[in-house]
Amino acid sequence: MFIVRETTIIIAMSRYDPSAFPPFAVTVDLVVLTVRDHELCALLVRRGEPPFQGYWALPGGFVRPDEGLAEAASRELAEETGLRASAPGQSAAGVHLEQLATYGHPQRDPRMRVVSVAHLVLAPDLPTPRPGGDASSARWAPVHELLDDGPADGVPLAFDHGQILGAGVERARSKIEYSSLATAFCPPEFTVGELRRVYEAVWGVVLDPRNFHRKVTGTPGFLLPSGGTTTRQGGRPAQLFTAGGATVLNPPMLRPEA
Amino acid sequence: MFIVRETTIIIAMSRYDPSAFPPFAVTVDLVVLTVRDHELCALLVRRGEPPFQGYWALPGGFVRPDEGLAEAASRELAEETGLRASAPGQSAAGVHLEQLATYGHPQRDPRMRVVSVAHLVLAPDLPTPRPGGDASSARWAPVHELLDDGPADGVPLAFDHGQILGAGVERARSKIEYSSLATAFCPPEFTVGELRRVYEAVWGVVLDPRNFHRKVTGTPGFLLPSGGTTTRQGGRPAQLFTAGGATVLNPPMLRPEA
DNA sequence: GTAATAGTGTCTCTTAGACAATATTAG
DNA sequence: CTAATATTGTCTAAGAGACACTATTAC
Repeated sequence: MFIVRETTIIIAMSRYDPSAFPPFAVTVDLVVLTVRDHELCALLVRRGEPPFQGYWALPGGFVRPDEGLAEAASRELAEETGLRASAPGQSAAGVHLEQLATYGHPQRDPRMRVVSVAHLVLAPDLPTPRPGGDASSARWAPVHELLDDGPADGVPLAFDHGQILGAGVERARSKIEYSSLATAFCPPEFTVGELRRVYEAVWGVVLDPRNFHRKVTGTPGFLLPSGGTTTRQGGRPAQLFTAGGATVLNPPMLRPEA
Repeated sequence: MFIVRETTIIIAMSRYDPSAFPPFAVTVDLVVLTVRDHELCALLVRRGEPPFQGYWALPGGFVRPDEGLAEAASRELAEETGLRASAPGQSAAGVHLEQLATYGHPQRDPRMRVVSVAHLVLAPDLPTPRPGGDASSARWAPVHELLDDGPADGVPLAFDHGQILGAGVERARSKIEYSSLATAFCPPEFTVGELRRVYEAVWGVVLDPRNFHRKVTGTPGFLLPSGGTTTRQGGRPAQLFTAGGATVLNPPMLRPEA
């Protein structure tokens, strides 16, 4: 798939004549987060071409002339992972996608002026990603190796993707405080303990199981009992829940200080 | 100032070759909010040319090839209002500017593909704006006339600016809950009562003066006593404060439900 | 039995919300 | 004096944090 047209345009800076405008490329970059083995992980792809050839980067790509920003993000997500995300707000056991922020420093791409609209995706634990598109490989990387300690392998992410990842992680960490978004990291049916382990992994803390249970089951609309039980975590059978309709939690979950 | 070049480019959709890309225009739009006469107001400019000629719109303009997004927003703000905003996080009696969200629906501008990076500006009460640039006039409009009741004059804002304004107002309303950002609406020195009236105007509620006083003076780093007093609000002289260094409030100010 | 996880209950302390009372100015 | 705003204090109820205890499974 390679469409090529040739055209001549006038480049100008009149402020209100968009038929004459400076040329920008617009891309979407994806911060795709999940929880695996009690760790918050981000999806990375390895770049197959310069610049930053061989570096790990966030998945992403160019916005097409006829598609919206969320649409482009959703398409790139499907191309890279096979995930299907419905754009705004869905979290009920599905994939959550929201716009994060836009990065447009003039020199962020050494080749030309690229403005990238970063998106945040929260997904349940997935099989190891299939490499898609022109990324030579893909992996889930624990975010603490990419942020807190600096890059563990000594190589930072390509472009300003380290900064973008940091913003995405911080958004996820703060948003699960006052929304039911943590359920987006869970399978369709999950236990209170599994949800607690999501909070523990995202925040990097240990929570009291009894207070957590009291809190989440006492917040109206957060959890809906599905009727079933499971022992997949061992121990006494636990009730299964699905995500309730509530989106905002009031009062919020409190993130411990230390 | 009118730079015109002519060039020939290849438009293609190869995902990783930005020397071949679809053409986008990138703009910044500004949601400039202030509090006047106990009301939350937004800065609007009247469009002098089609499309939406004669409609009210948010101030904004094209991003120049050599400037960043916040830089462009800051420049447009200065051009439209004479305000000087230091980009991220400043709130101490100055103008606060932060990125809001990016709007890129393919048909949001009837002329061509325009991606707009909206920014939010919070400013103290200002004199009536001087019309700047090519806007034929400018005004402060109470946001409740533009949002809650629908456009009071029967004419919606140009483009998708009504939606952008709504997002900016909601951001401001939620952000003063858990940050000290409400001080950005105040002059350099202000009283507890003046700060309370900011909260009341932004949230559209009435707050108990005694509980509010206890809350804000008891939150470390929110307010710094400046030593002086004033009677400009009438009644007993009130202590003057400046914004403290704290940016996040924990626990937050609670917005009343009803 | 032990080990593991799930779930309930109890106590204390902080804090929001309601509201009484006093303080200090302008007029 | 009255009217207005500022400021301090008091009571109550909701909720978070600490933690004892019981329940139900796998082994």
